[in-house]
Amino acid sequence: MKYSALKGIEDILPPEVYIWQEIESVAKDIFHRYGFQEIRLPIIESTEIFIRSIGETTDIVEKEMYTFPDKAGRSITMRPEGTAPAVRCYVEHHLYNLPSPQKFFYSGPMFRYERPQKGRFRQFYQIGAEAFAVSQPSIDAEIIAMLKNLFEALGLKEINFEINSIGCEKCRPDYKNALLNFFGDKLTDFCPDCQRRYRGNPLRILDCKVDRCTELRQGAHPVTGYLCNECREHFEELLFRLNSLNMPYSLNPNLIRGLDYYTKTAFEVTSEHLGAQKAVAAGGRYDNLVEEFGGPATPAIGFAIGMERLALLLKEKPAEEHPAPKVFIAALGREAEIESFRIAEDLRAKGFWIEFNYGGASLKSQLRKADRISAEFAFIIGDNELKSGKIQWKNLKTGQHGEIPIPDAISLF
RNA sequence: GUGGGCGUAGCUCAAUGGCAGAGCACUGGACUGUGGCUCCAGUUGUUGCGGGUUCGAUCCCCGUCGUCCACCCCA
Repeated sequence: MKYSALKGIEDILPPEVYIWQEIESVAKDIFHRYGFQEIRLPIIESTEIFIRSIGETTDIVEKEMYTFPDKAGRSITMRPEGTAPAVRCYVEHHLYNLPSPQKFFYSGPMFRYERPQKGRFRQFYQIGAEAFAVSQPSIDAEIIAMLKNLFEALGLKEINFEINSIGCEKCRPDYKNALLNFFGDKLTDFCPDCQRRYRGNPLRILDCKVDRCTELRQGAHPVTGYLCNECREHFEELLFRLNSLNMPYSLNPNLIRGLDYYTKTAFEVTSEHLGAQKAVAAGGRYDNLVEEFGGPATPAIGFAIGMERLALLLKEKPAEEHPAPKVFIAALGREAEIESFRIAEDLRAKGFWIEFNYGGASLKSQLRKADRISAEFAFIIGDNELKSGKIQWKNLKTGQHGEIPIPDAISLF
């Protein structure tokens, strides 16, 4: 094979693409009910935007970004995620001057240079939503409820909502220190990765999967024990609101977000049917990012859904639900073919998917093709029909057939 | 970046250190102008690529590329 798509980058074809279309249309519908409006964001941004927001020492920035110089020597990066561009957009267009809150959603490809595996690609698609300028936990609960309703509308079952709070710039340092003290004297017993995490991001030790590390961290206090008053009240109110909606969720004190900008609320939607990459959606609050991007101090919260992972979880739609032609027009002879083209154009103008035969094939093979492409009706036109002005029709699902004047054909549908 | 599994027809997969196969699909016919079911016939290959061992390699070895899964990390 001469050419193939790049590693970790995939074509999305029918019938798979019908699942994607359904996800997109249902998401749009649900989001609109909650006042989220679509924004279309660029795929490339200046590199600076991602370094500043995601964090200089994160894996994404250190080794996963598609970064290149443009012709003027500016450093350009293909977006690895959507929140930073959304915040850049919010600040650039002074959207904080519009009535708050401003709620947006977007979708499109993201890019990370990683080794592909189940549910992980180098170009992957996300649907994201961001809500700006509400500090109250009621919007955290609203967003989580919106996600739940979206997944429910898609018929997704066996998913779990995991919730945590990772504190803010006031209380998180205290917690980090507590962890450093707790792990410090037994550091050499931890796995090499955890010893590295100890220096870089000690919170990550909490979700190490190595058995030995799991044992060693028994007795470590959960982050929620170290929250400052503001963060603790926020978290408690969020849980209260979720309870009042009868939202099922589980607390996961080991849920740590990988991006630097997150504060307070962190959540993930996970499934056991996804392999190791089990998060189908994840999000959290980022109360400082707008200000860091040069806007006024503005709290915000958002999430992103992994499209490939979501599509993986949704059962393939049965073939009968795929779009299919309304009619295949079989024609015998040049004059009939010309007439079949005219009829096709007429019915297409009325909104139907019509296929016809492009030339010279036996009636049998034309009908076989009509069947194979799952056309609902076959029309047959030959010399007799040209003379009489009537076509032969056959419903390929029921086997019913008959004859009808050409102008009346539409009454069959 | 690290580790492991797998690369044979369009697809799913067999096979043996000695002529590369099956099912599905596709095309035509049985059935001059009526699909699906059945039957018959036909088409399809640089066995991923490069090197090595061997009289001989699809098979064994090395490398490489691709792919899948896992680690790291993440949607």
